[in-house]
Amino acid sequence: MEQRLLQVALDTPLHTVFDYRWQAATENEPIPAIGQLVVVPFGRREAVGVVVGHVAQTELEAGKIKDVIAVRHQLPPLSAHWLALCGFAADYYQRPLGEVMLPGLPKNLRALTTVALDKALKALGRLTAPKKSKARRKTDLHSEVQADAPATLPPPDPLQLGAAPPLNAAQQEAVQAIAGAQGFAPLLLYGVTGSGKTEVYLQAAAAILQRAAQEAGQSQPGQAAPAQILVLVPEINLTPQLEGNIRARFPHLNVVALHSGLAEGERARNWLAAHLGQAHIVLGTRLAILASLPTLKLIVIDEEHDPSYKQQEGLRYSARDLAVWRAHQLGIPVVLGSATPSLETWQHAQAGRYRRLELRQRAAQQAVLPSVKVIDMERDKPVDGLTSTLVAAVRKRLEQGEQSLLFLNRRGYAPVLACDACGWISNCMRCDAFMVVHRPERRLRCHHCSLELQIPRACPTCGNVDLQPLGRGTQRVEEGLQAIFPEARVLRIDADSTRLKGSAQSAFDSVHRGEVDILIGTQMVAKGHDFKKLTLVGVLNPDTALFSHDYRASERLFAQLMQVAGRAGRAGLSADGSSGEVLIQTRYPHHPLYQAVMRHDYDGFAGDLLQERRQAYFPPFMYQALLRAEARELETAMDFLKQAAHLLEAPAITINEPIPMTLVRVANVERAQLLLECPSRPALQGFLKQWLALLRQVKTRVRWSLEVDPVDI
DNA sequence: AGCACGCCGACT
DNA sequence: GTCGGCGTGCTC
Repeated sequence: MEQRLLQVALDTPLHTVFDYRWQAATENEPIPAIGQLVVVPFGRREAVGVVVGHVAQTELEAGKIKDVIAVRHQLPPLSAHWLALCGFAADYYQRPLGEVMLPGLPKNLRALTTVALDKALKALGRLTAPKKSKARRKTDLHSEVQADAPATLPPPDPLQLGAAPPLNAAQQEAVQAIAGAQGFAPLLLYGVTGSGKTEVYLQAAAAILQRAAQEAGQSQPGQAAPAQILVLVPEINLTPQLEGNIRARFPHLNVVALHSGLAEGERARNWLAAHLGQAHIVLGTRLAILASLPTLKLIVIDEEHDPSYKQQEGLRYSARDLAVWRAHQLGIPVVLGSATPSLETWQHAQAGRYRRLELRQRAAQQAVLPSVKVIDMERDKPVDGLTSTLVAAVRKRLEQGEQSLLFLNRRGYAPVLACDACGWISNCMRCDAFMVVHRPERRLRCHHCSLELQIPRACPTCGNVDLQPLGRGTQRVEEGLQAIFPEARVLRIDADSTRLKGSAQSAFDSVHRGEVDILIGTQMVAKGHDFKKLTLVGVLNPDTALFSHDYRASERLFAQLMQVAGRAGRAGLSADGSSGEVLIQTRYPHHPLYQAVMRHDYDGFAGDLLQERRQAYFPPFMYQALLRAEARELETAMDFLKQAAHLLEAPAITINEPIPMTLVRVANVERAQLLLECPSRPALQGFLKQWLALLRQVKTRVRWSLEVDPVDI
């Protein structure tokens, strides 16, 4: 009998797959399929891997090859499409295949024992039946509908999706474009905040599910979803609200969430519900783009411009880019929704590669776009960070019983503590950064290395007891607001106030219930939330981003301001008959960025930025890769990068000079980077592959990593 | 990355 | 006398 070997992908940094022998226990036992999970011996331990190939021979000496220990037969193999997706991501981001495939699987599936997996599978047999109707449990949804429906007509609503709210003309057109798309269709759903993009997603999803159910006829086996829809949102905080909306709209569909906040058991169950084809709708954060979805028919990326779609450690992938690849490979539509699309997406749309669907009006009756004004801080000098104009506007909302949101993208009490007497400042001992004053916690905290100290009662160098917090963060503004409006209910929402699990959700809930008058927060509050009584948004200190060295800073600031502005007046007119109001405190009231925000002019602003990018040969007109290096001494890292820069030459590739990072030292490690540029993506890919092969041979103590399509340079 | 083996300092 | 520091070497 011919010896068959399995190629297995394992979670290790080694850029190879591993060969194992397969010994059938009985004569008929087939060789594990490609995509099957197996347990294998690896070094001195055991590991779970994915079978990615069958081979007859290997160059390895026979003595080295070990036997597969076990096969996870209870789990259907991962599909060829999923393997191809992981293969693409591994190649594109220059990472080993196993490092793409395995970390994405729930821990319970990767465990060496099968206990948790079997438990999750058992639970799914019961839990996936539609919840609200006990009579329908464990029964065949489709055959039941068949029994109810007239035999001659196709069932009008086999999935019982119910009636849809009415749409305006633009929304209808968008739904039809998505649901009626043939094959691969990248669609930019470009709509101002509050224009009803979510309703478009839901109705397009419903139409696709409906059609798939009808096409499948009534022969579909019990719980299998006729089609699956993947919806991605930027942040975990946004999943509960959307999940609630989807469940309420489609009580008979199986809707599951996939994000890192889930407990392991639930994560395993939800992942399996997707993999087994039971889940109709999967709602998740970026990691859900690597979920197994055997009948995927539509991908939605909400707020597609959001930087959270870029993973910033490990496999540094862009969930948005992988979504487009995945849709292309499956020949299905992918919807990229945003009021302020990324310049990459906008450029694709301008060039006609993506179809643009536009929603110009706010969907809610009477809701119009908020009026945006700037407050010149040179004329109206702020006290405690608040100008008199902004304070008056907040007071007016208080009197009208409406809510205000103040946005300040800086957490903590003050970004630095200083001694007036000797000039001491609260430098972090491990980083080139200040330690931030956290007053309620009575700590100094470094936001880069997590070092924490008690706030010193006296200056460590001169003993002066009068230490001054300089600048202000959300905690200090909260304090100031409470002093100005002692009777108001002020709530701060930032990463510090929501550290405990579930506390973010309860904070947002209390805003929704109207138990808060003034909300102060970081970008956490800017995204997605639909606060009905909120009619005023104040932006406290956005100017720093105007002069950043990062060429993407203005794109991000514009998106952020438009997004936070969109929180105002979503439900309708204010009590005094005015629309939502947005006030931006700035020293540069005439800056074109603010002027564009005031006009709600994304088109014009994006056009200008794209023009600049084209002239400066920046993305999206250039492709980039970044080699980062870190060592105890900056010089070591720089030397490594210089060596790397001379390993391989290619005419099309620009290899820039290595440069120290803006923040050189973090956690006692010094960092530098080397930027590679090329106008052709395939040429860059080809170069990287060869270059990294050489780079891996270099013997070095330097820790290094490569990022393809970097966003923070 | 794990997880070993391998040689040199402060402790039950 | 051992526990343990992290250098370096290997994983089908």
